Amino acid sequence: MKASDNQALKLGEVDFGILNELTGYWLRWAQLNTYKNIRCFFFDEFDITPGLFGVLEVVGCNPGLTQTAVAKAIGNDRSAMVAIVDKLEKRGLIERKPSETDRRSNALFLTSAGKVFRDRVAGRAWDHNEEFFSMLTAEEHQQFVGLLKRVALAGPSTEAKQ
Amino acid sequence: MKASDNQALKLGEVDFGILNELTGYWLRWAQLNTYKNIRCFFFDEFDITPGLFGVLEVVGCNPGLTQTAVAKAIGNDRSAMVAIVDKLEKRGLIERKPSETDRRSNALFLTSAGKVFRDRVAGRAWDHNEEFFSMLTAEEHQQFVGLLKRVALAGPSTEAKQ
DNA sequence: TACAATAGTTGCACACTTAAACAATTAGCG
DNA sequence: CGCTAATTGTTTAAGTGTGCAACTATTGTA
Repeated sequence: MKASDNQALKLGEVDFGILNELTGYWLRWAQLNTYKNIRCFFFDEFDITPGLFGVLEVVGCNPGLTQTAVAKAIGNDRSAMVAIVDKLEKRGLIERKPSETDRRSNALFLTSAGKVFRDRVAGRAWDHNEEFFSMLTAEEHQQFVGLLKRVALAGPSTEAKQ
Repeated sequence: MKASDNQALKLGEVDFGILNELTGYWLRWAQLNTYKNIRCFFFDEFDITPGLFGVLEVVGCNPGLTQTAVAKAIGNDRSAMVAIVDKLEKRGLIERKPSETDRRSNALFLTSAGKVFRDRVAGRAWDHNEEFFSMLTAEEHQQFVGLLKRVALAGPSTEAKQ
């Protein structure tokens, strides 16, 4: 831990005090650094945001899901889904079909173009994932994901996801 | 709800596809889960945000730093510092003093109340950190922080910090 | 002395998040 | 059956955080 303290301190000669010892602080930096990179990757190569791709992937894997169901799955409000589905629909990647069993809800499906697009993005996303985390060995990377999953699913938010 | 259950899969039964295999996805969930908890902790016990405490800690460890220097250290725009320092100043925790060597810049210092507050928060923050990450063993926690630091400091953002 | 650069500040645009409200529709219960 | 409560998609508003362009005062430099 002291070796990494030196590493952190050399960044601008500013003392971060206890922040250096708070896991949440480093988790935030790691997420920020990673997300910035991923966002650029998605934008440059596919002109899409990670959030939009997430919806595309969930709908692709679960055809017929309602907007509210997708919102719950990815963890945001159903009102936010309106703009998201609008964007994806406007790009011809997704389709709102009136549900056959409930006239209040829309069943979501990928269009054929959406399926092609998703497959293309998914393949590159996986490659990019391996590329970006190449600062870790394969074993470390695997350890990292394992730890992240446990942190992500700990506490009261666990119920929200499963 | 029974009608929609036919088509809409229950939450636990949603297939997240390739998202489950993307490290950035799990990193985001881990950060969201952690941050939500930390934010509540800071708010409930001290009526402050993690971001404000970060500035308080950096200024406390580096008395006399200018607003721009703090902004660079914590990684956001210097225009954002105005509102942050305003809030901390309004609460009597921080002080803007005109720099003696450069009349353009403000030197930042903790007030005596600010020092007491920071010490109190810092102590509890460390305890809370250990509490929250108790889903990991001490060894795993240490591993986790080590990996996070490497991910946080990898790539072009490293240069951006110094 | 002139010109470029910097610090703090303000304002704006954009995205994201929350919450509230509303119409249409469905579910639950007497 | 009929009434009430709940749910779906949607819109709107408020709050938040971020990035960018200006503006002033001041400093550094040629």
